[in-house]
Amino acid sequence: MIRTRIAPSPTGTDIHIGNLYTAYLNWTLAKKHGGKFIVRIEDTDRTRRIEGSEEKILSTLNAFGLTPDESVEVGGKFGPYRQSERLDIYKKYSKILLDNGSAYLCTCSRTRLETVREDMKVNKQIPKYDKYCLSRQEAIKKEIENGKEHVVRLNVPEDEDVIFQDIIRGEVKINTGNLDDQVLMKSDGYPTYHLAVVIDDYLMKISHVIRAEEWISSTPKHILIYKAFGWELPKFAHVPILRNPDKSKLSKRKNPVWASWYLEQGFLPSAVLNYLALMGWSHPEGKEIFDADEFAEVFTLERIQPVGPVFDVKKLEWMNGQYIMKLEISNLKFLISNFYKDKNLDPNILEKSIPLVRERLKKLNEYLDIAGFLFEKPSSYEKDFSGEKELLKKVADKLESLESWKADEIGNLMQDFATSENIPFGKFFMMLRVVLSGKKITPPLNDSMEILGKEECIARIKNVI
RNA sequence: GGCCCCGUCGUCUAGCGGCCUAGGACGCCAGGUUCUCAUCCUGGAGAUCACGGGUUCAAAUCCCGUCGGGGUCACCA
Repeated sequence: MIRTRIAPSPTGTDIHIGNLYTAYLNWTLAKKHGGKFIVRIEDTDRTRRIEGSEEKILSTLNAFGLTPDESVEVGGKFGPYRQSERLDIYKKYSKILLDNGSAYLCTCSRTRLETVREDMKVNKQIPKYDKYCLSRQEAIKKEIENGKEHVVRLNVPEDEDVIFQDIIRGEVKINTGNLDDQVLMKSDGYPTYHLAVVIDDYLMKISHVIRAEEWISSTPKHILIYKAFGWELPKFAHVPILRNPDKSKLSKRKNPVWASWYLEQGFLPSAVLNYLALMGWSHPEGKEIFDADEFAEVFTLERIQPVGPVFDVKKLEWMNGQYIMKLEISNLKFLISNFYKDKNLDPNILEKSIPLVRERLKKLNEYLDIAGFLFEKPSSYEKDFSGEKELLKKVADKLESLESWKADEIGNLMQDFATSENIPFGKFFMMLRVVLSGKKITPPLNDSMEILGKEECIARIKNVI
């Protein structure tokens, strides 16, 4: 049984797009093999916790369709799925580590830790804890009985190679000499990430740990913990970190990173996911547009490349445009009216406008810019036609005479008119376009005029003469 | 700085020793269709496969080194 998971921590305003990426991979692998996808909230850092973050992360995940099989919301038999509710479990397991000598108590003050590290840096050594407390465990127990604050540390062996197989990168080897005696239990009684992931991944029977590359260097610590418990290792796959254009780790300073931002811009969830699938991975047949079902069919972790792909919003926009073009009219209408729900767009006009805007939209938020003139009169004009008033009067009269208000008929009438007035089509229609819409760039004029209606068109012309 | 990961057009990538005078996509440029824009079609520029050594009849593909980029070194995840 394949069981995958993502473990977001509620310390940001929303789920990070990079986490959405790993979520999609985890979700897809589980789906591909009929397994389970779990969302576990890693809220062990009480100081960085942000109110409402957990709810937002969960709702965004749902908005993208990456619904978990087990989570704080839907439950499951391996719960609780919030680490802050599993404190007893961590306490119990850290005791085991303490008892078998894999971990030890430490009462060093933060200032001492700092000075120790500073000294080591000065001596060009790797800054890490000096195991001072390891040799005085009995004394420490007394200190603790008297109420002294303490932590539990992992007793990392001095010089030992930790080797693990990464599905994407192959064998990775790190010597324990580079590892610090990681704190496992904090003085506030909460576990650190390193202890909690191992215990939870084990207890929740996670088969594949698929997470970002930034975790690769702490994986040996986790392996040491697995070994200390005598537990079997899950499979590891460290996926690429999404990058800013300058190649650094994708960050909010340089890029929009909250997943819901993309939704707010009018990107479609399916398009975003499709784009994400192409980060470090490519379809065996070279296809670029494919949905989640197809992705699940052909996806393999082995095909992921260990590179750091730059997140390119331009290509995402192109892809989003492709998805919008393929949408049914009714679907696109629904999406747009939902996107602009506070504007209460006239559903009739909206529906008629869809065929005109469908191949012009890259994002939903461009709709009003393109078709807004269909709903309200122009408030300004991108062109001056103070010298064309006589001409416009004739245009209004012509239109007045038209009985069948259809795009084709309107087009023919206007072409004939322009011809009889000896005005090049380009010039004439540009003038009419701006008069009616205020803009130089619009969807096809005749169709727009049909939607606007005879009265409205004439009124708009008269408005400028 | 130590350790770890990585290095093919600006970007996403194909490529797993000969099919590569390196293919596709986005973007860019030019042309065509068109009353604007967009779509669509055609063409183009763009990568001495980071560099230097090997191995081999043959290397983008294997090995080593150099350089470059990234990640990580917390009682944060």
